[in-house]
Amino acid sequence: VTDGNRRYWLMKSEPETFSYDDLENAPGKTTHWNSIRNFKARNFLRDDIKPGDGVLFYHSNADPPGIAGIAEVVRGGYPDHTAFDPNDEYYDPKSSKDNPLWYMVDIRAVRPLERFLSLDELRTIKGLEGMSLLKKGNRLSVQPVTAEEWETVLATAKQKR
DNA sequence: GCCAACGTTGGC
DNA sequence: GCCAACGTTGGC
Repeated sequence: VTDGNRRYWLMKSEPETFSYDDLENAPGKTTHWNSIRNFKARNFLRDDIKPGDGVLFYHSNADPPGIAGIAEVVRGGYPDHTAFDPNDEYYDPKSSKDNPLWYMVDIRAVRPLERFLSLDELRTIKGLEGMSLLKKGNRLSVQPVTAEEWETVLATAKQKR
């Protein structure tokens, strides 16, 4: 998908819970991006993330943290059903099928980066100075990435360190 | 395991 | 609607 409206995102996952390899090995290389319980992230999921958008798959709480691979959005925002299930860890009684509070998207693995880009290295890359991931105190698990940042990340992964 | 950052909750 | 308390994130 190469239409001009394509957007780019960075999504964080703890690899112990769900790594980029897990996405590659999932049925159809696809998974729900579920259980996000933060309003800013929710708004991105519900309103802005569309099929065809590019995703940088980031390993957080990892050793080392960094970007492992590329994924693609295959389904835009729809209600997060884990919020409806009283037995689910992320159950939220404020969310109902009639009036869903939380949303999720589906993403599919595209390919691993040629090489893993650690957070340490990302901080040194020219052109990524403004990346929200690198800003102090940033905790958003879904963040927009500019087209320039996307291209820079992909190009850097192709270069030897 | 620590703790800074910051989002959310709830009393007032 | 303020803001203190609390909980979570996530790098280190």
